[in-house]
Amino acid sequence: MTLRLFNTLSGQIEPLAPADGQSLRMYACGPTVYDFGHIGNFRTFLEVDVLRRFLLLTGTPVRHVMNITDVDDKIIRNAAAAGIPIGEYTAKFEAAFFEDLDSLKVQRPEVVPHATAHIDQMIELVQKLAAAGAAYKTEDGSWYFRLAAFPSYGKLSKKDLSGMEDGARVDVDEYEKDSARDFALWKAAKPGETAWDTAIGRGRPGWHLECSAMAAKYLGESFDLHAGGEDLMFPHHENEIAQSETANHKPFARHWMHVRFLLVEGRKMSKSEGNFFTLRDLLLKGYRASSIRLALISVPYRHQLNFTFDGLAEATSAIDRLRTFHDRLTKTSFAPGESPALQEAAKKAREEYFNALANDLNTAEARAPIFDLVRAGNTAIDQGQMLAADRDAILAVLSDFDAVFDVLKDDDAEPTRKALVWAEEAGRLDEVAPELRASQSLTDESIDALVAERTAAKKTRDFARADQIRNDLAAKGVVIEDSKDGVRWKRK
RNA sequence: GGCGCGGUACCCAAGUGGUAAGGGAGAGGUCUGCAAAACCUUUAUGCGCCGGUUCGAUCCCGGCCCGCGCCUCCA
Repeated sequence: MTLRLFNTLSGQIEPLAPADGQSLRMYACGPTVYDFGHIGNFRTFLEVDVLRRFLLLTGTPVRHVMNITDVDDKIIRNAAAAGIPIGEYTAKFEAAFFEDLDSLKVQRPEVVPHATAHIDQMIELVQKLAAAGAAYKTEDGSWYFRLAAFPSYGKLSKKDLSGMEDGARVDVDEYEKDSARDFALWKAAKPGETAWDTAIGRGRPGWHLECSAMAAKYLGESFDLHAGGEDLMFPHHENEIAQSETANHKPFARHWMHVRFLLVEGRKMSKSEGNFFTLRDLLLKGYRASSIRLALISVPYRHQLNFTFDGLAEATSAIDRLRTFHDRLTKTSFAPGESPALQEAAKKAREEYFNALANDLNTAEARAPIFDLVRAGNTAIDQGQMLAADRDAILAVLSDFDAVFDVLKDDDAEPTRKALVWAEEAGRLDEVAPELRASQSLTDESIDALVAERTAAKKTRDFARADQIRNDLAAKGVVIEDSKDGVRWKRK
């Protein structure tokens, strides 16, 4: 099955397959590690994760490279303000970033290169561009890319720069540029700033340079797919193309994927709007990592997603439905054999699921057949018609579903626990939701004991005591369910 | 101004030239000591508005209204 994915470059949905027939080489722009990641950042990383997982599920190995931008203006400024070296400053936020990715179950790329570890490659690239007459040095020691050297500039974002007048918006710091649109390759060091002594002078890399250099090193000068948030299309990706194609004389990435920004409660997320959330903020409010994951990937990546607390609650309910069904399948014993109707239902669900994802990663459409199958399965179990082979067929479909969505396994406690540890260290325990605090105060053992006491009370028909225990636990976020096979409980 | 996206039931959200997936929420019912879970029934004669093309449009075309994104370092 070949994935058909929208290609920003062509403006069309096109098959995405490895050029070398082996593995798909993809580069996804990673974070600038100057702060904790917010849910907008994570939507992009999650959508790339969906892509990655679907490729793997359909048998295409991937070589996925994601950079860590560990030097830029904000990092230099913030590290200086904190009075620590930039490496120390970025290490903290990089660790937090990966902890957050783990919480959201975003798979690690094969290669995670750091900008500061590839200064040499970037210098070589600048030299190559200079030799080609596409880069020039200004009086202060900075290097710029000469846009005039790359006539097809703008082909990705469909911008026609020919009508743009030079000099209209010249930055005062950059008065030496030949053209206002020329962008920085290398920035000369200002006194006291972090800098590298190199063959092209003392300074630090411009933002765009690192991606061109590292993509070439780890994927080759020409590769299959480049991905990132929609804001990166221009100028970042446009500049990467200009640098790389001018230096290497071959097409850079063949396919480009851009993830749309999300809205939060109907508005663009911003600190001043009060709708700016990091992953940690949400975990401390008591939302599960799995709910956040599902909420962020349930709307297809090219559509604007309106992230809301209602949406998180909905995702939680949807996940509970799936998990309850999955538990039922694995914990109930079924007679040997198979029934044609269920086999057919499983086959159909599987086909529709794969087709939906193959169609430009339509995650919303992909969910539908899975829930259809859940209902069919529940009905069959209720009516005693499910047989062992039916269960196996349905579990196989759920497994394919989870290979991409990854929300079935209930291991939400760990991300929440880690967030609480962090909140304590950061002195932010006052932000923890009361119900979460109460739930965390109960150990599994103490819950088991109370559940056992309630079961005993029920046996003696002391329903008042039984209900009291159930209500007390409910108040602390623990839900009890009785069934023929015993009592189940779960944390809300 | 340039480029682009969207307006589908109470909410979220797919989708198709032939009459509207799925999830959540609500209501009624079955089951249950009561709940929960699960299942059944139920909630858009209509898919922003107005025209047009068509045997037929939510889906195609035109206009309008509304919301949103990007336009030099925000994923």
